Amino acid sequence: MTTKKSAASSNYWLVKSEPEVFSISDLATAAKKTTCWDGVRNYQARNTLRDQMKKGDLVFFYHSNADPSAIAGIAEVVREGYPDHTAFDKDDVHYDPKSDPSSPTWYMVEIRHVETFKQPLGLEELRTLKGLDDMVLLQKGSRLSVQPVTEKQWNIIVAHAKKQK
DNA sequence: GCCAACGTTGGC
DNA sequence: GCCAACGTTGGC
Repeated sequence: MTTKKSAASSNYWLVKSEPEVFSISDLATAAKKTTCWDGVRNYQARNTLRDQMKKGDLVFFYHSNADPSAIAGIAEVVREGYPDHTAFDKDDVHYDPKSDPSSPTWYMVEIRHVETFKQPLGLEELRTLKGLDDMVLLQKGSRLSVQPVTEKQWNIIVAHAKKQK
């Protein structure tokens, strides 16, 4: 990583979910429109969840492996990083025997639904927008499931989403 | 500490 | 369903 500052980093993020598994409408209809973002098993994404995402931060909700893959809307962080207890549950698909409850390996946050875009912004469409060349999502081979979005990128995308209303 | 093998992600 | 790209594991 080559970021200069460490303190006030991005207040915008993007999380991926396969809509077959959990979609933005699932979030919108969940109790309190809130869910814990469990099951992330990648260290870089873990660090973001544990250390960087703050209450009130806004998050793009991205549908991966979808038709089309797209940014589907916006959510908000309502609870900051805390241990992902699904790692301790033998019966959970995300069980990880190497995560010790006294020193958890994996973390999660809670997010709440804010808005579902009228028109999801597909990958192809995102690639046509100016100013998004550096966006992590659009980098070749990028698989990071929790990633930062710059304020500039955020504003470009939100402005484009509003135009479609 | 290298690196081949393996498993997963995710666009297409 | 295919497969490229990536992360992790484990033998040495």
